[in-house]
Amino acid sequence: MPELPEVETTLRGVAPFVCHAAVREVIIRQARLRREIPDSLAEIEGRRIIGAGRRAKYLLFQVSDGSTLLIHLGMSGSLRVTRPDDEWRKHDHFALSLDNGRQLRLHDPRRFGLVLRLTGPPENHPLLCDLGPEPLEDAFHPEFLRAKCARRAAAIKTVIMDAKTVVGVGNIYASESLFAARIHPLTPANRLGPAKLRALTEAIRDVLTRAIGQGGTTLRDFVQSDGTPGYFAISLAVYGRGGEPCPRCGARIRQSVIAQRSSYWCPKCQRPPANRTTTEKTGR
DNA sequence: ACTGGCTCCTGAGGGC
DNA sequence: TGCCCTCAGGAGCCAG
Repeated sequence: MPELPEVETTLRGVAPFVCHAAVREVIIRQARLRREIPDSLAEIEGRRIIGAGRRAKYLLFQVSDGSTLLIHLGMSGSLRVTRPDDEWRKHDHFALSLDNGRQLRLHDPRRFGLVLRLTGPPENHPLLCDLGPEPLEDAFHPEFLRAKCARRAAAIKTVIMDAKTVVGVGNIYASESLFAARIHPLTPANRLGPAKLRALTEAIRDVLTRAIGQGGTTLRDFVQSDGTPGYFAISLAVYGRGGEPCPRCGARIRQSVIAQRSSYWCPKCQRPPANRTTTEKTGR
């Protein structure tokens, strides 16, 4: 499931093949993703891709007509660069044929992905205009996180996964970051002191930086754009490891569901907040 | 202003 | 072997 490092890895993988190429054909094989792929996408045929970037988990391809092609990978999406005559796989829903003999294909079994064409400035689009800072940029710092947490009683895990707080922290790296910072995921955000918030800020940066460096986590659905898997999964300290020993202290890692998402933490390194009962259970 | 719950979808994996 | 059931999860949306 693509998180920020996977999206960044995808961007780096596909950018060299699509930048400066002209779009020969827009191919929509299954338009029904999270939203319908708009017909207006055909308008980029004949235009050139002049840049590729990312905001949060949204991939943004600048088109020479001034519009922007937005692609979100959702839960299970991946982009690959192929040849036009390569066999179509099941769930290859969308593709751009380029004038350099390549094809950019979106594969998305669960169809939580998104393909849109933005005609205005991307940063003004409703999907993007309320987003928090990028976790690896200077705008994300301990004081900023403190301000965001000050009036929020929700569990810190929920707060850091909220894109209005900071973008790109998905379920996996939320658990990993909280483990690194020794914070229990259910701690109310407004009960964290400056030292903990500093540790958390650093942990989020560190975990994401390491993940990007290692090419993104491979779980079921992610494949790097050249077809080779990423390797970060072996570095996950707690995620998916319910019942296994904590790599730091050896205690059994716990698992529970927080805000509909499975969460993993060490009961010894990450002390639960007082006056809160959790429905934790020992994972498999 | 917050908060938590629901929803979209398919494939993997467990149980029998 | 094969069927059925449950679960996983990003993030927009909505109700309380």
